[in-house]
Amino acid sequence: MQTYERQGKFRLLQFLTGFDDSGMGTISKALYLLDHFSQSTPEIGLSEFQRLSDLNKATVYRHLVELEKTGFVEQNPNTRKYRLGAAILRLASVRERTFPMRSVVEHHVDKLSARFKELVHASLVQGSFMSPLYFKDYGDGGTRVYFNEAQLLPTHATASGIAALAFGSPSVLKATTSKELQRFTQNTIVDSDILKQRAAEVRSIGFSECDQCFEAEIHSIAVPFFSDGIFAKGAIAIAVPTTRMNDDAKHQFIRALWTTANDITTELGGQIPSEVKSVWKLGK
Amino acid sequence: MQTYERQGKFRLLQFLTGFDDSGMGTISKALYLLDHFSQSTPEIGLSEFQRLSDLNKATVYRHLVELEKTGFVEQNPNTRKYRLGAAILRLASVRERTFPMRSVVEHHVDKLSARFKELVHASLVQGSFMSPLYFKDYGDGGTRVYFNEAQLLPTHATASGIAALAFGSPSVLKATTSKELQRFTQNTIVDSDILKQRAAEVRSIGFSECDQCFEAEIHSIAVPFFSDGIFAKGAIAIAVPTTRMNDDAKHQFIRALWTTANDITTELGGQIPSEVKSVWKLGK
DNA sequence: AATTGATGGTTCATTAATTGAACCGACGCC
DNA sequence: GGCGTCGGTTCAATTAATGAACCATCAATT
Repeated sequence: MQTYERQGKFRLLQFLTGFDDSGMGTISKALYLLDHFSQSTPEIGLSEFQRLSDLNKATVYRHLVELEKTGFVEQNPNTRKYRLGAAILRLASVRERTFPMRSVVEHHVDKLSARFKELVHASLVQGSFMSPLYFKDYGDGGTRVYFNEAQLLPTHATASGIAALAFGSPSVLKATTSKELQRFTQNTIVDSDILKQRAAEVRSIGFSECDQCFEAEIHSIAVPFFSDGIFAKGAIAIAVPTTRMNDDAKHQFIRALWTTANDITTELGGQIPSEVKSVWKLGK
Repeated sequence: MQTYERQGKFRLLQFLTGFDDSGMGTISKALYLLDHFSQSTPEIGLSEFQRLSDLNKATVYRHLVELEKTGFVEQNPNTRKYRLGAAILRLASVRERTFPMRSVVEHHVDKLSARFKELVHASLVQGSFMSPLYFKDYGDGGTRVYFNEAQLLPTHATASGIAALAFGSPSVLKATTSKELQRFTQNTIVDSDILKQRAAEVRSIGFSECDQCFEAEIHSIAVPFFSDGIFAKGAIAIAVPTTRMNDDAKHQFIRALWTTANDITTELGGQIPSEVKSVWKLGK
């Protein structure tokens, strides 16, 4: 999967908000700081943070101090760089104990990945992005799809995202189309009307497909899952190198994803909306 | 372990800050909202939140909206109550992938718990609290110590906390003594001078001990571990019913904790400060 | 059916907060 | 010694957070 870090010079904040920094309170700005941390950037110094975020240095500093007070970041005592803090671990543990999703999804993702020997990932809807929840990268020695769990996936440019647009709350579509759609590849849908049309189409066929619309050489298929409410909570996807995608594989992927999403939904205590269920060919 | 929810009517915010809401920015206030979630309170409605936090309802609402935008909380579509959001899971995954602590500590805690058949827990320093990282509750059918992973442990009233006061950064001691020390039991140290004295004592003997200073009937022994820097990053503790604590058990606990804390520190890429190491009787 | 008291959410003038340019001392590097 | 960069700080200007009051809605009670 393409990561934003490779997108060249642009501001993560602006990207996340679609250049719409109006209506962004202090809290959001501070919390978006945390999104700059990733596998490849686990520690960030003050000046570096300022450059990345395009905020005033004093502002960044004060935000970091507040985040540190609350344990969301901590400072490396040697380098004085900042990193994600321990409070996050505690909260994640509470969330997972009270609303287990990662542990539910884990088993199914592992199973699918083992069966097809391909990358499988599950993500949750979060604004106009998909927030990775769990993935399994089945390394069989050949080419494999790289997935960065730290990075948010744009809803308009990934199979998972478009599944969320099609089956999720209308607010997801609204949030996505209210900002400029960034182009990642030739196939990225950047026109909001075409995107809406595509979402409707996906809704009618029951699955989402994206051939190299986020990253070249990657072909993804995704299906939504539900928990409470009638709108998709997240999506589960299989991503394969384009060369390994063909009609036969595709149909197997779709059927497997349908039954898996159904199982996950059930385990999450949810139900597949009847309009969706009638499209999915379940069972067998 | 005693949980704050059982402390009767008092404001978590005030407790956390020691009634010192000066110097609390918007960000901190919003993030402290998240601390109200726990095992027993996984979902909180707006009005309930207002009552718990003692903030203006409009303020709480706006904060929740911002937290929702950033994915730190999400709303139950049916009940409209708020719960912890998915962003936390993603960030926790990044933190744990880049700075694995929970997974490092897990193994050692499990081992100790299995050996002694008692509750063992590891926590990280966070301001004037210890943030639970992992625990293992060895249920052998008899009495067992209950531990709530969601709740922050006050530094002045727990074995882990006092270990952090003794071996951690001076800022921990400062943060702790700068507010009123809440009494939990007869044995809770509520005088900051006695607390400082006790911390010095703990430093000289190399371990921290607390007999029913947080909750009745519970006797805990804790030892700090280190990673980067010369100050304790966290502590590992064994908590047993008072009836099962005696001199022999105690010495076994201490020796085991010392070697375990040493192992954890090494695995975290840290070093036990030499003054501490000279006190600990390591190896065999 | 009207009343009461919850709830979640909204409004707008007041006010207290955040903000940003400039500044500081420390460190490393020619 | 001069230069660039680092983390951190200052203070006046102003922007953004705040809180009392208000709405709409729902459920139980009278």
